[in-house]
Amino acid sequence: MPKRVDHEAVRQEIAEALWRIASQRGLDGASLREVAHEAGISLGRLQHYFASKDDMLVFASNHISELADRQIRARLAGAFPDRPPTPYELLRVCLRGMLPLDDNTRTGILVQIAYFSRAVRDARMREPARKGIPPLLTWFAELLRTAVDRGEIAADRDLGAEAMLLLALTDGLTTYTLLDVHEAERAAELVDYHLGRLFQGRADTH
Amino acid sequence: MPKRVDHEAVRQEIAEALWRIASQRGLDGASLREVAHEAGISLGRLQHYFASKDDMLVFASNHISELADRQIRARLAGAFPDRPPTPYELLRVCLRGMLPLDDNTRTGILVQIAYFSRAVRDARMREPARKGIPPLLTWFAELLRTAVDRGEIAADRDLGAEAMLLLALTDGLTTYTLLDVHEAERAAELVDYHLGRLFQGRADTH
DNA sequence: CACCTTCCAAGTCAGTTGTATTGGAACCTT
DNA sequence: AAGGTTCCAATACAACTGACTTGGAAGGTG
Repeated sequence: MPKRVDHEAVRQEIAEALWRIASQRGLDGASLREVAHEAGISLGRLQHYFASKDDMLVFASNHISELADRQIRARLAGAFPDRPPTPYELLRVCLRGMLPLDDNTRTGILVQIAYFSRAVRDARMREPARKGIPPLLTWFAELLRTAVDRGEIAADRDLGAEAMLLLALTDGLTTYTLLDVHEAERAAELVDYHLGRLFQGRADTH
Repeated sequence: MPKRVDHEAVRQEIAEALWRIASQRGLDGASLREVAHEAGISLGRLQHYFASKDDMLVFASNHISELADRQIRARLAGAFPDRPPTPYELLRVCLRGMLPLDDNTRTGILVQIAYFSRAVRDARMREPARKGIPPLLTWFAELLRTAVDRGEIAADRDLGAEAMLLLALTDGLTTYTLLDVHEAERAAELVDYHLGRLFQGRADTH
């Protein structure tokens, strides 16, 4: 077999070129030629690695989800080098990681929004979200359960509801941050405010 | 002067045709020809009323904002025919009106998302949101202030923060509703849960 | 009635799009 | 070294886009 090329590596580079363009012009504004040019390759090469534009979009979606996931995990691992983190700390770092506080995350969110605006109209593109969110919610709820056991959260809270509220709240604040209604730092403050209310036993910990 | 045609009426009809298409195919998927066909007119007629596609998009954006605003006000007025509503009731009806609980509202939200996904990349399209949200937040905060005075909300709450949280929360829940993570009714329940927590003095009122 | 402005349908145009085709270079295997 | 497969650049193509031009119908006004 001739000419060995790392398919996956090329596809990832193309996906990242798409990423850069989609964050500025949206998914519809990203033509194959433009993505190829941004990736520094010819249209022919790009087409050799993706049979259709849809193929490229789907692959890039998965690739970007993986990157975001890896980034959050790295952040979580790096934030607590020695001391094991409390549920409060874990949640706070995780939620902050979803806010557009730095340029990298901000760009990633813009791409997610480009996919989101297509997913609300296309059931096929909704699948990744539909499958990925429940585990996250379960993890949130488990953290909250631990916090209740530690006496940091009132026992009468509905943890499944609180988990969903945390997620929705953070996303909503991101929305209004990107619309320039308030600064990203303000969104972070509001998440802290909400978390402080939830963790009444340690409301003094910011 | 010859041939009087109600310009505004024609423009509104075109805007509503755009609305129908954009909710299914997005703003980029709505070509002038398709909008004209949906409106039951020729491309030439459409172009007579809008100098450019951008013109049409901007007009439709304003028109749709007005419609949504009017619908919320009508709902508020109709929900309490005789008895003057409490702050809790007002907030609840208003927030419920922002959730995709019926097909009409759902379609409207899909159009808003189409505009939103463009606004996050185009500062010019951010202006309407940037200007429109603060008054809404102020109104929310005023309602909350009244509720505090009535002893329905704890005095140590940050009302500005709570107002923003309510808005962000509702938007975030709408997001996950449209992604099929949960049902619209579940989103409504979660809003009620949050409101019930906020209005501790009357947590029994659903 | 004659006139003139508004209105609008049809067609044209240059540009861009995703996809398909072609031809040959690169390179591993036998 | 021969052969066959992978790789990829160039080109072509049909479809569609937004914008523009043209010609004439509609219908008040003088």
